[in-house]
Amino acid sequence: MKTKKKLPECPVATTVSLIGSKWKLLILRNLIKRPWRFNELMRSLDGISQKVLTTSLRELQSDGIIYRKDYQCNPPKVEYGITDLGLHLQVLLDQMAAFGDYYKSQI
Amino acid sequence: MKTKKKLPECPVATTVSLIGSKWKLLILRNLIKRPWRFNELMRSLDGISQKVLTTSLRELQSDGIIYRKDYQCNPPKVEYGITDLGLHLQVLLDQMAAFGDYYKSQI
DNA sequence: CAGTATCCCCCTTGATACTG
DNA sequence: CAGTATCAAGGGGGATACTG
Repeated sequence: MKTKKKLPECPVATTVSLIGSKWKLLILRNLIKRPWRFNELMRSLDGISQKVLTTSLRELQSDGIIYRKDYQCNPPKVEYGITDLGLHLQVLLDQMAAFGDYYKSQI
Repeated sequence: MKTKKKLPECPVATTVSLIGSKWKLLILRNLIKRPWRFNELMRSLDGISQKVLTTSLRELQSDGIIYRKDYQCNPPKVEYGITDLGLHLQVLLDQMAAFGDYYKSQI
């Protein structure tokens, strides 16, 4: 999301700044299940551009939420997966999905 | 946040579209505690503009997450509070705060 | 396969002024 | 007090082309 300048330092805002951008939660929902390769992720996220996927992955990686493993082979093979730290987001994702479902059921 | 067009329909994305913009979570954190008046909220959210606060409140209201009660008096008095539906976000907010804290503790 | 490199748009956010 | 009305800026997101 989206946290820029003047947001006060607070735990909630920290979390949003880490995972609040447009595609990150969807990326994480995949990576929490198992490791994925780059193009595999591309195909699974309909509508995402390469640039945005790359940017999102880089940010999540530098924030320590996912890892990137480059097999250094040819043809290239890179694997993305969740870190122990990122695994702590599982409950959060579940709760967000739960609220989304509940919300829709209430219209 | 920030969910615009091509995000697939999924519960997680629904939740983000409802509460993912810059200030909404901070507004909700206040309103979940008790009802607040407009200027009271303004003062509590350092850096927010009137326009953004108004817009955020209107959206949250039309999404059924908060209510707006106009006392129709002079001087004006308006009260904002959480709805039953919005109250379901409590756990989510707590979890987000918890992850934010945990994240900072792990650096 | 797994990316860079550009260019550009639009939407959110913001600053300021004014009002019932 | 509780807003509305404008105008402006910035950057996240997107489209397209190219590469080791």
